[in-house]
Amino acid sequence: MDAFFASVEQKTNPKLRGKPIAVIGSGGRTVITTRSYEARKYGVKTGMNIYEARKACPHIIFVVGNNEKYTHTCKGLQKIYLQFTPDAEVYSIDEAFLDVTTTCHLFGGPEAIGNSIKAEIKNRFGITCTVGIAPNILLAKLASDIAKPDGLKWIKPEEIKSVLEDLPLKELWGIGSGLTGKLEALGIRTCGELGRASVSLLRNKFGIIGEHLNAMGMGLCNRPLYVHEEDPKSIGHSMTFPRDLSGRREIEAEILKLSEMVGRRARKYGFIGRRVSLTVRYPDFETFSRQATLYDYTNHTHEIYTNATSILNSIRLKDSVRLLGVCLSCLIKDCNQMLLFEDRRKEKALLQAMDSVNDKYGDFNLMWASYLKQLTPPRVISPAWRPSGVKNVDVK
DNA sequence: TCTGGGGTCCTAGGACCC
DNA sequence: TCTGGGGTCCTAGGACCC
Repeated sequence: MDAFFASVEQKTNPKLRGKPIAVIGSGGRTVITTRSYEARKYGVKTGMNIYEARKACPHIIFVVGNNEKYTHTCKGLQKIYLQFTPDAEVYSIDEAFLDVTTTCHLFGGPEAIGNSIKAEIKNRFGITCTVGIAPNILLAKLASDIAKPDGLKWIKPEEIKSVLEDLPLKELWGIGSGLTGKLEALGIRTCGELGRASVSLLRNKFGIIGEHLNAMGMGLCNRPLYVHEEDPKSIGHSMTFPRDLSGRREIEAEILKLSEMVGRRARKYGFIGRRVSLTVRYPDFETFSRQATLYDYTNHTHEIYTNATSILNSIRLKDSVRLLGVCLSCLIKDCNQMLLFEDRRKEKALLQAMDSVNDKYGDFNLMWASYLKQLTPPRVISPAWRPSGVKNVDVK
C-alpha cells in the first residue's frame, strides 16, 4: 500500500485529502508512523517526533491512528490476494508477497494480475498501492519501491543488470545504514559494485552475510514465501511511559503489566518459553537489556514477572526510567507438561479463569491488586502487525 | 521541544563438558 | 617446560525489517 495509514485516514475523512498529514500514536511521546505523500514533500519522515515534523512542515495535520481501521482493511486485502494465488505471504500490515508462477496464465499474465489487484483495492478501499513484479522477492520489492506511489513495475530477467548497476546500496531490502557505511568504507557504493566485489573479502568482513550481500548485488534471492504462519521465536511488549518513572513500586507495577501482556499472549496461542528479558531505557536514551534463562518453561504471568524483577534487582538503576520492556523467548509449543505438578495445575486453572474473564470483559479487568494504580500508556500500532496467529498483537 | 513498538538473525566471548 | 580440539549453552549487543 502507498502511505497506508495516511491513505486510509484521507479516504475516510475527505477534509484530509490533498493535505500533508501524519499518523501518530496518542500521548506526547509519540512518533510519526506514516505520512501522506503531501507531507513527504516537506521532508517529514517516519520516526520523527511531532516537533521535528512540525518544524519541517508547519501546517502538517496530525491524526491519531485508528488501529481497527487498518487491521480491518488488511484482512480485506488478504482476501483480494487469495483470489489470484493461494501462495500469498502477508508480510506486514501493508505489504504482501504473491507467488503467481503457477496461476498467472489463468489471469492473462503477471501484469494483468497486478492491474486487477490495484483496481480492486482502489474500488473496495479507495486507496492506492504499488505492484512490483520480478523473478524473486528482493527484486519485486525493489520494483515496487521504484514505482511508488500508485505504480506497477516489472523487472524482467534481462533488465536486472541495468537496474542494479548504479543503484545505491541502501535501496536494497536488507542493506540499512550500518551496512551501507561499512561497504562504502570498502569502496563499494552501488549494487553493481557489490555484485562484482570479492566474495572472500566480503566473507572476511561480514561473515555469513558477506556471501549473501554479494548475491544481493547481483539481484539473487532464494528466500521462499512463508505462506503459513511460522512459530514465533519470541513474544515481547515494551512501553515508553507518558512521563519517566522513578519509584521502585511504580516500575515494578509496570513490569507486572508487561508480564501479563506477554504471558497472556503466550497462553492464548499455546507457547511456553524459558528465557525472560528485561529492557530498560533511561531518559538520556541509554538502552540495554538483560536476560535470564529459566530451569523450566513457563507462560505464567507471575513467573515472568518474578524473573523480570529479579533482573531489575541485579541492575544499579539510574534515577528514572523512560521505557521498560519484557520479552519471553526460547519458545516451544505448550504440550501440557506443566500439568505434571499439582501447584502448577492450580496456577494454570487460575490463569485460565482470569484470561476468560478478561476475554469477556476486556483486558486488565481482573488483575493483581499490586497493579491497580498504573499509568495508562499510549498505544501505537506496530506496522509489523499480522492478520492472524500470535503476531496478531492485540490492538484494541 | 525531544526521539514508538513489534520482531528476526548474527556475532563474539566466556563457562563448561568430554 | 609450557598448556589440544571438539562441542554446547549462555549473555550482550548490534544489524536489519515494517
